[in-house]
Amino acid sequence: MIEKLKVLIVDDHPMMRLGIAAIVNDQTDMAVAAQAGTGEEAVAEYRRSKPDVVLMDLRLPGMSGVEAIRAIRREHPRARFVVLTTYEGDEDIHQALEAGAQGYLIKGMSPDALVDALRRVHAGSRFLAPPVARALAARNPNSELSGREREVLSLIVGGKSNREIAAELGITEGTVKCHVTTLLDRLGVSDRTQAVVAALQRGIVHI
Amino acid sequence: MIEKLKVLIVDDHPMMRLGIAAIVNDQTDMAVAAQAGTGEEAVAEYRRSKPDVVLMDLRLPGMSGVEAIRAIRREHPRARFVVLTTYEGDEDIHQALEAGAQGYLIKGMSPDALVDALRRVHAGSRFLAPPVARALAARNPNSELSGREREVLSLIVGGKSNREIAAELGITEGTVKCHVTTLLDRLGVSDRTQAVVAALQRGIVHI
DNA sequence: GCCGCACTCTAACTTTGGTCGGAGTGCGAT
DNA sequence: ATCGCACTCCGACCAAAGTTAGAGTGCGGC
Repeated sequence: MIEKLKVLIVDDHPMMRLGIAAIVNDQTDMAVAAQAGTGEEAVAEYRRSKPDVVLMDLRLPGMSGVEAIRAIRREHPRARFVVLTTYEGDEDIHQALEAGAQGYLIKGMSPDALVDALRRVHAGSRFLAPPVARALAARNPNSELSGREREVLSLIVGGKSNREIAAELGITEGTVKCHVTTLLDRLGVSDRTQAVVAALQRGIVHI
Repeated sequence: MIEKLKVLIVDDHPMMRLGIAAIVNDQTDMAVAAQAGTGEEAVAEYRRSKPDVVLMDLRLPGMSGVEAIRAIRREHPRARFVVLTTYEGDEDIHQALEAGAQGYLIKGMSPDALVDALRRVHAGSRFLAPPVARALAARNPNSELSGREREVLSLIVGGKSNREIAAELGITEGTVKCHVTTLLDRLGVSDRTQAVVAALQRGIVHI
């Protein structure tokens, strides 16, 4: 018997883990090494079970999936990750690939696509689901927000006025307005209400 | 052998359906009668398989889960539904119960809670997951939006200005402002940016 | 019939949001 | 060392958003 590809499943939904585990264990060439419901558990289970590929959800209680990928990679630079999530905002995708994911799938794809991605990523190639590749290609790199702009944006999503944002950041309201103007420009929208929707859709901030 | 409780699973994620099916078929007293990935399929499969309980996701491509519940209930008034979804906004919950669901669960609960809910709902009682019951209890009934206010709110979420909303609805900008003011009041927020976030969190509008 | 409610409108008002142009600092890369 | 960029500030300005206080219509329920 050849050595099976060992998979670590990270997802906070027990039922989803069950479905994924059924698919993986159904393959002759792979097996579930362990499961985790949080990022912290994922780090611990990686250490313990040393899987060949990690199947990672992004939205987890506590530590996010991206943070978990970074944490595991710090310890194990050769770790391989396939992201499996419902979110397909270009920022989510960009963050995950930046953190070190080699594959990115959308929940709702066929089981075949899942096992295909696991095999390819284990073999060393990248695998992006077609809608994911499209979202990434459509992304405009010079529309990237600076750190301060991100900060202001997330306060806007939090419902703060420019004055409140200024107080919170310890800068003047004029400067906040300045950041808001450039941030609107970069997002390609014309007011803060549209900025909120764009930020949520693209995965720049989460609620 | 006693007759098994027949379950129709409606969810657009094949992997989630697999996990749920594994749980249901693992019980001695229930079995999966059929599966569906859209609301339309759900209606057709209900007719064909006449299940005892329908396990229904809310967010489906095309017809929504709530619409599917309504459609099935029109034909089969005694049909029973357990909603299984990731969304726990009070408006989502209210809509589903209004449409005729007897149970409401959050994805991420334990398999035990799922089968428990299926049995209870089949037996004729209601079953709401604890966070769901809380969200529903916290709901303020006199904060319900009128039809027009909903319409204005969803245009706000669409990023329209008051002037654009006025043009789209064929009313004056002054009237739009009037609706906005009462709508902000009912949502308990102080500007349209917060209204967008509140509307999305509560499930009043979807993006 | 009367009441309440959703919906519409007016008009003047205050506050907030967003633009424009200009300007200074400090950091990191070429 | 020079350039670009992120970040900060100023002030004046215009446009939008939101408030307040009215008032009229029409529908459905008690």
